[in-house]
Amino acid sequence: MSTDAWANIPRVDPGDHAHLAERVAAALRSTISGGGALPGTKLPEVRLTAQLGVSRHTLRSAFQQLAGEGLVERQPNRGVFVHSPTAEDVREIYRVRRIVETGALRAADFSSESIARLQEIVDEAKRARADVDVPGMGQANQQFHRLIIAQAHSATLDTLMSQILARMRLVFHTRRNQPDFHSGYVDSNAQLAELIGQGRRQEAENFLIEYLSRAESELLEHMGKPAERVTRR
Amino acid sequence: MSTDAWANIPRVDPGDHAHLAERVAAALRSTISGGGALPGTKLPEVRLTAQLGVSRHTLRSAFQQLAGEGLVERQPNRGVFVHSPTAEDVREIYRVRRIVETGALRAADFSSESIARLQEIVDEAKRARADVDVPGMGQANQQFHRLIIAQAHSATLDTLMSQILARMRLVFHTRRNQPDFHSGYVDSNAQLAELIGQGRRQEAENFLIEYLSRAESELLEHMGKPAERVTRR
DNA sequence: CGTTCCGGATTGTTCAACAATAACACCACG
DNA sequence: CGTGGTGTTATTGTTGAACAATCCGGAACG
Repeated sequence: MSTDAWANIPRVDPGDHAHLAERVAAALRSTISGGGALPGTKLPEVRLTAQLGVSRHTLRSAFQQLAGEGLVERQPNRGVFVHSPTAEDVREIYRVRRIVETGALRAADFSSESIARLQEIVDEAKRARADVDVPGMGQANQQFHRLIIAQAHSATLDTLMSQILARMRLVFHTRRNQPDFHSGYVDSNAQLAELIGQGRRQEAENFLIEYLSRAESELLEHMGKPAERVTRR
Repeated sequence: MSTDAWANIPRVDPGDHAHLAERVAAALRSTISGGGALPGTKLPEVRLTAQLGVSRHTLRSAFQQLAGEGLVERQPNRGVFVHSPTAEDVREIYRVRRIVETGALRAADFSSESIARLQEIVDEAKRARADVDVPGMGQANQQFHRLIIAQAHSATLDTLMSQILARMRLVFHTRRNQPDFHSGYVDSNAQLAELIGQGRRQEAENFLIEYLSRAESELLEHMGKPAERVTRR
C-alpha cells in the first residue's frame, strides 16, 4: 500500500510565472503533514514531476526547501525520503518547545481576546474528545500551543514553531496505531489556560515545563526508548 | 561604489558531484557576512554564475537557501538583493534573542569547562578592546552568546542563533561608520559570566534581559528610530 | 556460497531555449 | 518643456534535453 502512498498529491496549477517552487513545496508539505506520504517513503523525481506537472528543477527546489525544514531527508545520490523521526528527534523537539514556549509565556502580554481564544480552543478540544475525534484533538492541541507562541509577536518564532509542529505530526505518523495520545492532555491545556487567564505567570511556566517533559517521556516510552532525563544541576 | 562590491567572491571548486549548491551558498554567505556585499546591492544571476563558475540553476538554488535564512531578499521578476535590515528587523532580532537566550540560560547545565570557556572569551574581548580591535570585539561577543545558546544542546536553536547573528552582522554593515558598538558590552558580558559562574541563575537571567533590551534601544537610537515609528506610505 | 563485474536506473549538474516581467529609452502630443 | 504611451532590451522564472557520477540488482564466475 505504501508503494504509491503519495498517489494523491494534487497537480500544481502553473498559474503565475513566479513562486512555482514554493507552491510545489506547499503541496508536498501538506501531503506529508496529512499523512499522505508516511515516513521512510521515497519521493522519486521523475514520477513526482509527472504527477505534479512541473519540471525536475522546480521539484528539486521544493525538495531543498522541505529538507531545510527537516520534513524530508536527502541522501546524496540516493534520493529524498520522508524523514522518519528518531527518539533523538523527539528529544530535540521537546528541548526546543520547553525553551521557546516558556520564553513566549514570559514575554507575552496576553490580551483578553487571546485568553478568550485560548479558552475557545480548549472547548473545541473537549468537544473533539467527546466525539472521539482524534485528529480534531491533535489539531486543537497544535492551535493551542501555536497561539501561545504567537503572543511573542515574533515571525521568526512563529515559523520555527510551525516547523516543530510539522515534525511533531511526522512523529505521530510513525505511530499510526497509537491510542489517542492527545486525550490525556486536553485537561492539561485547560489547566494551563486557567493559570494564564488568572495571570499566575510563574505557575503557568512551571506547569508548562512539567507538562512538556511528561509528554516527551510518554512519547519516548511509547517508542520503546527509555526517557533518559539528565536533569543534573 | 556598489557596482562591483562583490567582485571578490571566490570561485567555487566543482570538486564533488553533490552538494555544490550548498557550497555556493556558503561562499555567498561568508561574503555577505564579511561585508563583501553591502545590504541593498543586487546579485545578478549571469554575472555571478560567470564569477562562481557554476550554472544558473545551482546559483538560484543557493539563493533560495540564503533567502530562507533572511540574508537575501527575492523580489519577484526583479532579482535578489542583499537584505537591508530595518528597525523592525532589529526589534525582531532582539525579541528572539531575549526569549531564546534566557531560555537556554534556564535549561542549561553549565559544566566547569564551559564556564572557563566563557571567561576565556571575555578575556579575549578585553584584549581586543585594549587593541581597539572592533571586529575582534564583535567576534568575541558573538562567540559568547553562541556559547550560551550551545548549553541548551539543541541543534535547532544553534542554527537559529547562527542565522540571528548573521542578520545581526547585516545590521552592523548598514552602519559602517559606527563608533565601536561592542566596547560598551564587554563589561556586561564579563558581569554575566560572573553571575553564571556563581550559579546565580535568576539574577543572570534578569541581567541578560536588561542587557539585551539596552542593546536594542541603543542600536535603534543609533539608526534614528527612537522607540517605534509608524511609517505611512 | 561468496565475489566481481556489468548494465540499467536514478541523481546531480550543465547548457540552451523560451515565456513573462520589468526597466528604459524614445517619440508623439499637449 | 513636460508627459504619457510605446516598443526595445535586459533579466528573471521555467522547461527540456543532455551528460557525468553514483547506486542498485543480477549474471557470471570461482
